[in-house]
Amino acid sequence: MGISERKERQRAELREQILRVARDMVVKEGFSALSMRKLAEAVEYAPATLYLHFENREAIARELCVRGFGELLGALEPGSAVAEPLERLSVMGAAYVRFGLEHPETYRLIFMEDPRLSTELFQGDSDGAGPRAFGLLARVFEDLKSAGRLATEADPGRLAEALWAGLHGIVSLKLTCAAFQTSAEELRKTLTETLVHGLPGLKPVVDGAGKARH
Amino acid sequence: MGISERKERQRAELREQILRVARDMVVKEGFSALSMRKLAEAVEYAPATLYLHFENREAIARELCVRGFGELLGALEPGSAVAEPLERLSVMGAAYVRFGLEHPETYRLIFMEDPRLSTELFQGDSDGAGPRAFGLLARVFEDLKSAGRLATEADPGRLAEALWAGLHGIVSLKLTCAAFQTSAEELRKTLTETLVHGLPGLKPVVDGAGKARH
DNA sequence: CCAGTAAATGAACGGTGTTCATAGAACGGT
DNA sequence: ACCGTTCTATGAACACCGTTCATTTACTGG
Repeated sequence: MGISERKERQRAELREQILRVARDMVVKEGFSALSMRKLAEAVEYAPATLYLHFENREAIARELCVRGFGELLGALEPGSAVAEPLERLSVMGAAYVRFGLEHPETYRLIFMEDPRLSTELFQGDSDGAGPRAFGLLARVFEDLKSAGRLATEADPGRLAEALWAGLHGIVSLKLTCAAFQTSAEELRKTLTETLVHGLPGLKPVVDGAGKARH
Repeated sequence: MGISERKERQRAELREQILRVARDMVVKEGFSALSMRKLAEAVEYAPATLYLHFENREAIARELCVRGFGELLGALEPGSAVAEPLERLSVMGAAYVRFGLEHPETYRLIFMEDPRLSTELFQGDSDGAGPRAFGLLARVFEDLKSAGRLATEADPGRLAEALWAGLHGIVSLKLTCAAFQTSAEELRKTLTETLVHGLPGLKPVVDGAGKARH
């Protein structure tokens, strides 16, 4: 009975084609420019046909979001193989920022459009791309700690969240605010190096110069 | 000739009323729920009347954006009076994060909706709310440096941008992604303390344990 | 060849931002 | 007191949008 198989394959193919074209539109003109009617015309079907394959516009967005995050995870994975944790932190951070800048509309869709989409990605414990990606970052600090190179009271999970927030801040600020001067890569370097080693050459408050408080 | 003055005053009042109602709608239901038609109905005028006071919907958004950023600046200013730079960094950082969480839709409008709006805010040298707010943060590092407490090669502007990015990352991540566990305030503390002092108890790589690379 | 099923669609509903010719009100000058 | 001008306000329209549903079309198994 190869016929129903073929039908199902064709159905899946059309779904895939819709997603492909939708992705192109989002990448080129942003998510807000993704219109069901234009999308339908681009795939040469009537608008109503799209609803045979997706519940609504948001369902398409969700799918694109999930796939985009998969790509982000894929961009992080190579760096996770670096043995030395601090170097790994640097490599993965650079990969994260690069991904965000190279796929601005995808990144926007993942993290800056609909809170529901972003939140869903991080649901589920350890399975799911969200927790996995987060785990890769957290591992950096876990490894440091288990090697006895971090204070025992240090919380790897919290440090990882702070790091992610910092990287996300760099990307999202660069995507929305062209006025900041420092390049994203320089910003990333400054942020991670300072996070690791603290402010360069910092001295505690000198008594007499400025009101001492501590 | 008090008549034309009164007319102008009434005109300004209506403009103000429109903005007030628009702000309410944005705060309650988000920027995307701000509809010109609903707005017109709320102020009891025909939709076309709005266009006598604003060029278009985006102009209203821009005005709300500018005023919102003014409030953010206002939230930062008290902390800028703290004398000790490191304490100032902490106080202002906390104020920034608090503002973002307490005015989520305003913050979204300022930094996460339209890049044009966000970018405009930071135009102009030193005048303009954007550069002024940034200056407040940069001052922290300038003061540290001029007190001889920072390495001479440290770049206050770059450090300030990295700090802003970090704070913005915390806020925007909290606004879009409910899945992260650490509270914003804890995250802010972790980030700033680590930025200042580096990873807690960090030891350089121990030879033999893990492949050393440098 | 026919019945039945799945795919595809045209037309419609209610919504959006925006424009423009028209109507109305209020004012300054005569 | 009247007229002409100027500013305000609007109704109606245009071109879109997401979504739904009854209807038609295409095709397959019996």
